[in-house]
Amino acid sequence: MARPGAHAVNPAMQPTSERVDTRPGARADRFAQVALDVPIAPWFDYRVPASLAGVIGAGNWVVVPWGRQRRVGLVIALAATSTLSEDKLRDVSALISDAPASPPSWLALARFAAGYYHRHLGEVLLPAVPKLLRTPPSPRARGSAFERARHRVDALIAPAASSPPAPAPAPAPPPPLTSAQATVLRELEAADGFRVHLLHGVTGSGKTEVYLRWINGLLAVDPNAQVLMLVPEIALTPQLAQRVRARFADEPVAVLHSGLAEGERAAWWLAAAERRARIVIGTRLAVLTPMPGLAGIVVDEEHDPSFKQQEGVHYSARDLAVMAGQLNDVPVLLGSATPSAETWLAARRGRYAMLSLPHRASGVEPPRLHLVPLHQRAPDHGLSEPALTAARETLARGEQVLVFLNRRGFAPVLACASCGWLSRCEHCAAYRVLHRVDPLAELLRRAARGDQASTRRPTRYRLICHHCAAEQAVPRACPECGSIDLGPLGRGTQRLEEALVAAFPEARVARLDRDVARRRGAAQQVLDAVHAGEVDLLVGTQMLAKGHDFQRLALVVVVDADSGLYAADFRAPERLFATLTQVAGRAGRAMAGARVIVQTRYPDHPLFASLLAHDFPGFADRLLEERQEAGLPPFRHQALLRAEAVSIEDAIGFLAQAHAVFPADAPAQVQCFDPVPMPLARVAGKSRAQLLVESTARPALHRVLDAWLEALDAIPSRARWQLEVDPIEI
DNA sequence: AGCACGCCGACT
DNA sequence: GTCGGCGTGCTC
Repeated sequence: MARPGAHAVNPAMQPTSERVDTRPGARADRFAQVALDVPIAPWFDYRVPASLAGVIGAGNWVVVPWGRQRRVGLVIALAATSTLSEDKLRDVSALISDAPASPPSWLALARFAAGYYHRHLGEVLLPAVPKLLRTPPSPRARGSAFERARHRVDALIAPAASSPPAPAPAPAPPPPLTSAQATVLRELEAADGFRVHLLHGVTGSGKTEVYLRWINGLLAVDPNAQVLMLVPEIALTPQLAQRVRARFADEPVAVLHSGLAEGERAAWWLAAAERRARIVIGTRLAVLTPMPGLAGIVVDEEHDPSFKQQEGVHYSARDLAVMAGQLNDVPVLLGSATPSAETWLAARRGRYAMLSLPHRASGVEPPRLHLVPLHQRAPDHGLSEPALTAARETLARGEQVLVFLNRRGFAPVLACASCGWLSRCEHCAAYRVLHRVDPLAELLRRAARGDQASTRRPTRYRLICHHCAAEQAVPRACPECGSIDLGPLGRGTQRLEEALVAAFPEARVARLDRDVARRRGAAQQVLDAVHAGEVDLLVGTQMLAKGHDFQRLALVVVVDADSGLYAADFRAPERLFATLTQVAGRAGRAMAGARVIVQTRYPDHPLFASLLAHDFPGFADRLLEERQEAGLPPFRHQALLRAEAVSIEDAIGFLAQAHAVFPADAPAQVQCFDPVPMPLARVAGKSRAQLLVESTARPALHRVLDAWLEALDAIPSRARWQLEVDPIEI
């Protein structure tokens, strides 16, 4: 979002409150324009019944009839006229009078998002409201949902009211700031009003401490102030919330993410909307929380792709956070060790203030990085000779080793050695992944299916599709040629774990990936064991790369760094650099002499030179040069029209028609490309294709998209389709 | 998007 | 004889 607000807002998004009825006696509030979470129109007109005349207004929550059901919507404007004939109009059922007021800047943000992502306002607004609060009250419900949520807030923020006051642990005094942190904080505090700061700080440089000090200042200056902190993942909220609560003992800290129970989510949402919580920590959905006192926003790990919503309206919470800062005229702090290309460019051009923390706060030297060239054959455990030696030395010293492999399962594919058959998924353009199955889990699964007749030993392996979740038993013989010479190809974390147990019989080995974490509390169990020193060798995926502070971890081995080097997606190197930096940052947080070994078949790739030199600026500047030469984001802006249908012909066919109706008067800077199958062309039985639109200027792009969308709506097709602005994967 | 109505296959 | 598959149509 290069220049938020600079593009033309979809005219259809503007309510028509200014339309004046010239008939004598027409009331200006005869009709209410109500936004609903329905993709067919920006709003729906309802008659305002006499009982609500003069009471109802823009920003109010209402219950309206919808077909044969009732729905909750938001009044976006009142009007004297409606374009609809009288017989189609129905009355507003009720005003939800105890809902919190809608802050104007919140409505403005939603309106901006609706225009920017070319969706209807209700589709942006309503999904951001907890389900409990947007469910029409049942006729015989006692009290309203808001009332119940309000009671829940009381209980959450005053838990000690009934029990004897626990002796409050004296809040730990904040650690002293390093001089670099102090400098950054001074600059931050000099900002007044809207300003975006990039805090580029190496892992372990104490970015969180800067956030906390800054927030402390914002809250101290104004008793009504609220701050929003966004983190990329649900898993990162508990530790941050704990740290924030320890620092701000008197402040209720609201937590908002999709993993919360509905009641709790509704309560924290309301606490934020009613200013009872002044600190709100959340994942991307939290950016659309009404906060009437918003005084500052922190986006931690701003480069993280998780900030991009991937269903419903595909918004970027980081970009919306910047826009929220502008609309509220408050500062925004984007923190990262490896900022996104978009943010880095803005900082390089001076549009964002660049703040940096180039050294670890502890003063401990960052871990030394080593590249190990990989050759064709590798043992099952995937570790090269130098990595094995380093692991042995580390374990002998009683220190911990992390082995990182971003691929779960036992092996990415099962193959027939005699005919070359591969375990393809019948519903997707992908291979089914060989997984080791926990025998107990398998028994339970069978029991749940009522499959008691089976007396066979539980299967030890299954083939699972990572895209559609389809599962099957491992065939005894090749389905093609009947050969029994079937074997795993490649390796995932399960195979790695097994092989490492064999290679290091004395070491206590643990694994952490999404399969392990599926069991409630299991991830925390593993992490606790690591912290308690009960694990020597930890194997895992991405999950291990973020945020964890392993005190005794002295060696990180990246088994295979190559996937991002020559991938089709132009963002792959950027993501690889971020992941490697993050996982490397887990090593030696509390000790000197830590090492990181990165195994690669392409040791001469320039990405590694920057990585080894801990030179993110060098990497990012070169990345920007390449993007500029290639005409890619952030120098050009993209939108992607995606279509999905049972047959690829239908999907491509729709896009071909879309291409044909692309506005003929589009300026030359806006280019429409030909439809192509998506990189993963088939998922769950649906074929997918896409069509790229690119522009050097955002306003022109958005104008063209608005005109184009009207034409798209008129195309008859069996394909489902969707426009995505600023796609992060093409 | 939901959620209805509406006509054709395998089961209590 | 029903339950249920998802194909069209509608919602101010």
